[in-house]
Amino acid sequence: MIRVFDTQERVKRDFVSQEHGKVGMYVCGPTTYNYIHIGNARTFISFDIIRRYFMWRGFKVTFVQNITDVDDKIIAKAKDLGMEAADLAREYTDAFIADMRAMGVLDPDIRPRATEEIPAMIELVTELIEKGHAYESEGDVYFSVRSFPAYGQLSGRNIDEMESGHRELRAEGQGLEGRKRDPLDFAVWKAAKENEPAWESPWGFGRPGWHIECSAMARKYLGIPFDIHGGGADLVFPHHENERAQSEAACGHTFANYWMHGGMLQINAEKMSKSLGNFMLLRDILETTRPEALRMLMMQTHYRSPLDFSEERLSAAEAALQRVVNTVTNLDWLISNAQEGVSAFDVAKLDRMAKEVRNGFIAAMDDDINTAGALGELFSYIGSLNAELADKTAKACDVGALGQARATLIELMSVFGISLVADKAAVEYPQEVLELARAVTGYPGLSTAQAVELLLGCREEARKQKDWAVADQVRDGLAALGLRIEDTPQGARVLWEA
RNA sequence: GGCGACGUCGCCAAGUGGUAAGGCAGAGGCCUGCAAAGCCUUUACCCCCGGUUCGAAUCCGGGCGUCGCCUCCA
Repeated sequence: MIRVFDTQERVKRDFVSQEHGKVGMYVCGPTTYNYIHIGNARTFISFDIIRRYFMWRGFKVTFVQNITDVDDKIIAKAKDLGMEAADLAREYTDAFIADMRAMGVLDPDIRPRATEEIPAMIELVTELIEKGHAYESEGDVYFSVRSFPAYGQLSGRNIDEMESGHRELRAEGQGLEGRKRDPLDFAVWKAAKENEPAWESPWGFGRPGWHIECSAMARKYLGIPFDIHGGGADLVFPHHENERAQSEAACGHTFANYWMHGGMLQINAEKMSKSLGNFMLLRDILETTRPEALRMLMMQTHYRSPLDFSEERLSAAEAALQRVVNTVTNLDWLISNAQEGVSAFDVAKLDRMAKEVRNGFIAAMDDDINTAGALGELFSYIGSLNAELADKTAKACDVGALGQARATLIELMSVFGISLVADKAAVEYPQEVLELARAVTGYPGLSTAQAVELLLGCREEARKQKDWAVADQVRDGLAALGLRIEDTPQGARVLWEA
């Protein structure tokens, strides 16, 4: 049984899906006015893993993520750059999708864009007005917060205390309050200003408020109630509170059964913000970092906890990832060099270990997607696996047992969205190995792979002759190209340096 | 001011009643021509003070400290 922390109840609850064997998830997507930063990425990666876990546990998941492609910030930035808001939004939407794919985040099943869902929003606003939960005022439409008694439940806020806070704001001369009947009310539809994207509506030309967008898209594509509504913790208030209020006021029953929120990411113990100058874009980090390493970093902290990002942690995660990769590589090697005979390894023990790691992994993940705990199980397994496989020079082994170990690692890591079998088939080495091969052996080789073979053969011969100068020339030459040599009982091989 | 979270080995981090997973880094050893990879060994008064309990990192109270949200924010 999967348990999940529900923001609204503030407690872990057993997950019971609306429809047996199926999960409907809605995770708020980005407002596309810039490239996404690493904090955005954390949230999307967290929910990618949550989604993958549900899938792995046998649920048919319908994952919906919107694109907010009409918004004040988009309009303002487009104005600054002298371009059309729609063009700007499209550019950054494309970039967002590319970034997500680069991170190995699965595409949503449905990715609605706010600008293409205006009719559903108008319909919802109309319903709210009809039911007395919203009112039109000078072309704007506002949601009447006081008409929804449960307002504040999700974020744990008291309406009356909030109101006093708003009075202070009003004293400072904040605008717009004049059109609202109550300062708590928020816009669900905004009257168009000059040169802004606008759609025709019963209240004149205008555009939807941010909160209503998600309400309408979630309802349209998942129906309500649906299972899980997710997003970053900073969306709890006001975005999700408002979304819930609108949706439940309109339909009269629960909107989302579970609310899940991901913790915020900080950089060097500081909130990421443009003013602090520590704004890190995902695509900049991916220039120098493997996406798998970034995921490993994310996995090491529970999704609800704050996560402090730093170069140190990134390189630690990179090293941890490499340990997993090395283990699989070693297994590959053993398997491909296996010979007939009585296995040198304790097959029953290997089998038991594989079952144990699987159980431990599930127990941790079932407990509110405890990736850090699950990862601990995985590394414990790797440790005992390596210990079992160590110092066995015998070539005879049970390919089935080793294959099971390999498959287990690959399968469990794939739940984290980390693929360990990427480009194994097509091994490509840098062109420079041809030069190196010519320098050392006199022949460049017909391909980079052949050049590497030549170099390893030459090195082997040199080692027999105890000609360390040549042996080291090969090793250091390859190292300079980002390749490293590993000696094993079965011979040498070349691997890409991490 | 209001709401909330957190404080576990040098760094990161799981563990929420039975005496401390795991990763990174460090040290020593094995293996090794040197490396690499791997293995073994090794480092915790769980922020402080009280309380409940046979027993608490884990529950309760107080204190100290860090952080987030309360305005657009993933």
